[in-house]
Amino acid sequence: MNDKAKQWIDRYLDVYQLVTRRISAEMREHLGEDLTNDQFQVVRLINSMPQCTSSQLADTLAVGKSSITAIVNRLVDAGILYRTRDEADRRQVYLALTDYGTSIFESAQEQVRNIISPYLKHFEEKDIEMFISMFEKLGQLMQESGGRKN
Amino acid sequence: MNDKAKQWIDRYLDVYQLVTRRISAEMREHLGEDLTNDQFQVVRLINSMPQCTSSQLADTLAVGKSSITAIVNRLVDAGILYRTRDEADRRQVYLALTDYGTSIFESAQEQVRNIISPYLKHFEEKDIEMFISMFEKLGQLMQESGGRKN
DNA sequence: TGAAATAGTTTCATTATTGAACTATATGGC
DNA sequence: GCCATATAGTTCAATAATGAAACTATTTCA
Repeated sequence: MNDKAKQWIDRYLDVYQLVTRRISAEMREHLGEDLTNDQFQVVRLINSMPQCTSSQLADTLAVGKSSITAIVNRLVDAGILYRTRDEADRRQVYLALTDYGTSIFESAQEQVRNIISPYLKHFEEKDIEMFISMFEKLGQLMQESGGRKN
Repeated sequence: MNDKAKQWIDRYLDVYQLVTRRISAEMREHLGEDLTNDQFQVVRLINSMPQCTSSQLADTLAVGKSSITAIVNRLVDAGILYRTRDEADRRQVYLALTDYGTSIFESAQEQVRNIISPYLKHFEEKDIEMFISMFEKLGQLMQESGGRKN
């Protein structure tokens, strides 16, 4: 590995850590009692995936299935999610938002948008587009090479 | 907030989550028994900050000081860090790496570079430079507006 | 000198995570 | 049709990260 690559990686680690931590902190502060950070991510995914299963979540979030069971249990207890079993293949359990969960999620989503949007003003539209596109390409590469047995 | 902003934020959240989770998963897998993800971040910071204190760490990582005490305790128990008290102002405790800690950190750092570097090959140098610069600008904006009382 | 500020720790509760063992269900080869 | 294997999900025990509030020790300053 050349020095330039090392420097890029070091700079990336620095800023990735800083940005991730700050966003997490702001979300912790503004999401309040309703949802933790991780719970928001999970609820957001379930909201966007029809017929979402635990295995899909575990795969998407790159964690073990037992971790998903734990998170989902807490969200079911809180009245935010419910499980339904597939009658054709009774091994499959689908996850979905309750009405209450939907309202919690939508207000959390609003909060998160309010946290992030002020930063957009400091950038040119074309730069934002380029930044996100590159980030998405990175994400895609990671998704392709990714995978977790469990 | 306009629709374009909402879409950017949604795309950012998607890819931010994906990339963060994948990197975490890979680090978990390759850092092995030696260091957790968060521990690597903490050790990396201490390595780069002379006379590092708990308060500085808490501020940089945007968490409470009790969280730092817990992490540092585990790392001291593992023989990776040691504390020294400032004789001039005995409230201050400086954190530093032991020799063992340094060797653990350097090999972890090597692992992390190996995890990330393959992805660099898929991008143009000038694009990488631009991407990191924008990310750094975002980080800087967040740092300025940031802050946590505790 | 005494009150307020600062640095850090302790304690307790909660959440996220792993890994291994487990249950229930489905599938496919013979 | 039946058994071995695969798949989906859960349970359980252990560990780590975190916040909040109460606490100790030290310093500063009016």
